Amino acid sequence: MARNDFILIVDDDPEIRDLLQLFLVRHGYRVKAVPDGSFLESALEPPNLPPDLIILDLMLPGGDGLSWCQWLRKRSRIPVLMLTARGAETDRIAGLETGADDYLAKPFHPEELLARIRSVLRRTRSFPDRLDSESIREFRFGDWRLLTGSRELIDPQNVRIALSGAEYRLLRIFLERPQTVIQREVLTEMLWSRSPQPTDRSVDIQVSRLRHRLHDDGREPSLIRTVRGEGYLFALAAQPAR
Amino acid sequence: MARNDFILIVDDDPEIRDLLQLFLVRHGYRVKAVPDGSFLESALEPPNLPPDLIILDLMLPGGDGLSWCQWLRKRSRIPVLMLTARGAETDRIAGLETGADDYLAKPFHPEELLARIRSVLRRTRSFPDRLDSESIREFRFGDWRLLTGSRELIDPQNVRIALSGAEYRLLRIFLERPQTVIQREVLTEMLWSRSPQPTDRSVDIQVSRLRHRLHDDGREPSLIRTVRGEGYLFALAAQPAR
DNA sequence: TGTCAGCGTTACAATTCGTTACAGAATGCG
DNA sequence: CGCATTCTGTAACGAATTGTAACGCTGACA
Repeated sequence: MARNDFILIVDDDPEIRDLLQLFLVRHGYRVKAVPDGSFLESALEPPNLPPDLIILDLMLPGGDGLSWCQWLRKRSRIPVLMLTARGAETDRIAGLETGADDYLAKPFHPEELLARIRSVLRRTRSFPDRLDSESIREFRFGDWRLLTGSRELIDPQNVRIALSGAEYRLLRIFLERPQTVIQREVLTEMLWSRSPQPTDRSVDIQVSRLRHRLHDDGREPSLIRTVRGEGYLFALAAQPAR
Repeated sequence: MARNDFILIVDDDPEIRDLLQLFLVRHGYRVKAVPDGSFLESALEPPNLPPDLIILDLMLPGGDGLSWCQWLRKRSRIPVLMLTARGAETDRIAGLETGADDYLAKPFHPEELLARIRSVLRRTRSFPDRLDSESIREFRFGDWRLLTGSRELIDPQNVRIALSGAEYRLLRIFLERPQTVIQREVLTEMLWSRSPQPTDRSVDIQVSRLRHRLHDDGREPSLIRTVRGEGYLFALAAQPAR
């Protein structure tokens, strides 16, 4: 497991929810467990971070699992692992036909669930999907350009500037949300897939390092402005190009 | 079912073989059924047409199913649906870990098998470029060319450069996924069909060796960029030619 | 105006990665 | 079959990036 993959569990059975959450957290995943599908709608919208995998019980109240899977498939490529009742073959068939990536019949052995999660995530990772934002070739802001394919920054004098991994990701976040305050907690989640501790200064450091790359001065910033008590704001407009 | 997909069944039980063949032919598939894996070696070589899906019994004589699956995964992207014994959870987990695309426990309902076949093929079809990649004659990137038939690299001065097996496979992975970060774990999986140990440096070594072939400098790379903590990125666009 | 929380920066330690050398395995050739 | 060459994995050293700690500055509030 490369990073803290974020797994969303949708199951109306609180016992299953708690057991799964405990088990998966112990194996290093970030987990959110909800009793029904209504959370799914907001889960796919900014500023929420989309899950890496959704575990969806087919027998939600009102038989909703299947329709939520259909709903998901129309909007997202997030892999879905569906939980079914033992022996419910027609359910499994219907789930597979609606686009679930895998299924597992309750009751199941936790180790098998883990292997299936890994298998689905591995498959998804072998063929990274080009979401809309991934097909953006370049961002322009002021006289700067960020080439997304090669992860290179071009300064106003056409000099190539190498960015580190974290610097690139942070700049990318800003360019995708220009002229919008992004809260420090959200930046921490997006950069490091973890919630910040109260005294966490990691974001400040990375902002400082990115400012240095962009020849911006933190005391009198032109590009990256601090909103005290909230977060940071990228001041320029950014134009994506394909 | 869009086309006459060709399915290869490998099962030592003649009754299962005959039943599956009859059932799948009736649903429009082209089917070949064999009792053991020795047919697999010639199945992947010209002039034989590679199957679209392989149904592989895990309990072949001598417990061969698993090793055949491993063998396949090193050589081919052909999806594998593995048949296991009911209740054999450790078998299923092992199958998934060796790269099987799905499994089904005997005895099974034929309709479920059909749904799984469709699901696996649908998934595979989501990435048609990947399947067609075997017919690509050449990749061009910058002023370089990679000839896939002879596995030769041609540099910008038209000099032929020989690549080792691992170097070729690594470069091939990059050319099939240009301008996309490929995680270190995924590279290890794809190159060696195993999960990396925490201190595994094999990928780094092979990347370093490939950089050397491409006259790229790991400290100031032009072609293969490191994304620290994640993986590697091939920075140039790549054009396949047939 | 004074205080203090929040933030910018810098230095240093820890971690990750690039490269090289060497040994063993694999392959090719006479 | 023996030998030479190539390939690959392991270990080790050094460079670059990132995380942590600390100091000083700034802004908000009483």
